[in-house]
Amino acid sequence: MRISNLFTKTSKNIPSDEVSKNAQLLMRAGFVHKVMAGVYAYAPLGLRVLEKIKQIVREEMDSVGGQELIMSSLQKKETWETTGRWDDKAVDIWFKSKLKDGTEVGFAWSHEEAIIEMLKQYLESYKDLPMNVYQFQNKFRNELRSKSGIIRGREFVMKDMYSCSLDEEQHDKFYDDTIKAYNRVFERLGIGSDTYMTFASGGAFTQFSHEFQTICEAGEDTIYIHRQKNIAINEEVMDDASLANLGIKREELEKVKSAEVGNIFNFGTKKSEDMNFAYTNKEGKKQFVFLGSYGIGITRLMGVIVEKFSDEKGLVWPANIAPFKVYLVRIGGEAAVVSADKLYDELTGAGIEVIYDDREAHPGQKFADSELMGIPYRVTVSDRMLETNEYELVERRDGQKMLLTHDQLLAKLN
RNA sequence: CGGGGUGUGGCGCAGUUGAUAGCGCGCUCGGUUUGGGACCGAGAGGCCGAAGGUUUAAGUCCUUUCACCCCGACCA
Repeated sequence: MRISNLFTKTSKNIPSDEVSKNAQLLMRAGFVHKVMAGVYAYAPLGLRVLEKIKQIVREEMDSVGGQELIMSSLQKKETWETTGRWDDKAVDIWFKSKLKDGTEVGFAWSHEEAIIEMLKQYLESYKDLPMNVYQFQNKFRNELRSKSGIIRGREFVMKDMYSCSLDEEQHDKFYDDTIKAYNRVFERLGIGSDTYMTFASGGAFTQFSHEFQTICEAGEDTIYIHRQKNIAINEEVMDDASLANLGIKREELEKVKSAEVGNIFNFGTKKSEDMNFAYTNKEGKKQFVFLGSYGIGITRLMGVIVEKFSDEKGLVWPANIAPFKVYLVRIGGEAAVVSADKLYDELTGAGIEVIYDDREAHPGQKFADSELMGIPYRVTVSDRMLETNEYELVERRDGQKMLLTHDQLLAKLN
C-alpha cells in the first residue's frame, strides 16, 4: 500500500472529546473514526489489525473443533422471553426497535438464547453431538455511560462460541481444550505473559466462571494474581472461602488492574432445561444438552494491546497483528524514487506486507508517522544510503537501528 | 441515572462591558526546500450545536432542548 493512496491520514491534533489513550492514538494514526460515544468505525489500517486478531482467534477455535457461522444482529422478542431476558428490568442494556407492523425486535447484545434456539432445531440425536459453533459478531449494548475508547463500546465485535455436549465429561474436555486454545490466542497476540485465567463469579451451576484478564492500567477490573500458579482471582469473589477452595493464600497474591478480554461459562444443563434443548439418547430417552459459552472481545483486545504497548511516539503493534510489517521511507530525489519503488515491488512480491511512504514530505514527518502507526520495521531508502548501497532498518519496539545490505535486509524481513 | 463541565471552518482553540468572526494544524495554487513533524507568497473553507426569546444590534444575555466529555453507580 502506498501512503499516497491510503484512505486516512495521521493527525497532530488530538480530538478533545476523546480521553482514552487507545482511541486517541488510534484516531490520530488513522486507524479508527469516532462516530459517537462508544461507537467507532474502523478505517483500512484498523480493519487490518482487527482481521489479524480475528484470524488468530479463528485458527485456534477451528483447532478445537469449532465451526464458524454468523447469526443475525436483529433478534426476536420471543427468543428472549423464554428465559425472561427480554425484560428491560432483567437486561438493562437492550437496544430495541419495531418492525413496520409493530412487531418488537432487539439488537443483539448477546447471542446465547438466539443461537440455542437455532441449534435445538438441528441437534436432536446423540449422533448430532458434540457440536461447537462460533461467530464474530457485532454486539450492541446500550450502556448508560460509555468510556475507555474501544475497550468498552456500545457497539463492538466479539467472538462467541457455544459448545453442545452429550454429558458432563464431554463438556469438561471441551472446556479444558478451549482454555488451552485461549492461552494460545493470547500468546500469539503478544499478551500471553500478562493474561491470567481468573476465577470470577459463577452463577447457578458452578461456583466460578473463568475470565481471561490482561494486566492493563486502563482496565476496569481489579484482580489478584498468583504468578507461580499462573492463576488469578477477581476482586468480586475474593474471600477466605474462595481462597481456600483454590488452595491459595492471600499473601501470595498481587493486586493489579486488568481488562477482561475473554470469558468462559459452563451452563451445565440449566440453560438447555430453560429452553428445552434436549436430544434423544441411545435408549430413546430425552437428555438435556450440556452447554458452554466462550467469548473473546475482539475490538477490546485491540484497545488493550494499544494501551499496553504504545509509547510517547505512538502505537506499537506486536508483529503478528501489525497492519503492515514494514514501513518503507523514501528520502531524496530521482535515484531514491527508483530504488524505493524497486524495493517496494520486490518486498511485496515476496509476500511481505509493506506500507510505502511515497509522499513528497519531509523525512521527519515520515519517521514520525511510521512511529505513530506502530509498524514493526522501518526501512529507509535515501540518497545517502544509496552511496553505500545499504538500507537502514529500525525496529519500532526498541528503536534498534542497523545498516543492512540488500540480501541481509531480505533475510531479516522474511 | 446522580453530580460537574464543554459545544465557534475537517481537527485543536481564542473571541473583553452585546457592535465587521479570528488564530494554529490540515487543505488548494506558485516557489524554495529534503535524515526528525520545513519556509515564503497567494487562496478556499463558518446559519458560532438546535429552537425560541430580550435588544436598534446576540458567538456573547435569558429559556428550552440536543450532543459530547469527566467523576460516581452499573456492566463483556
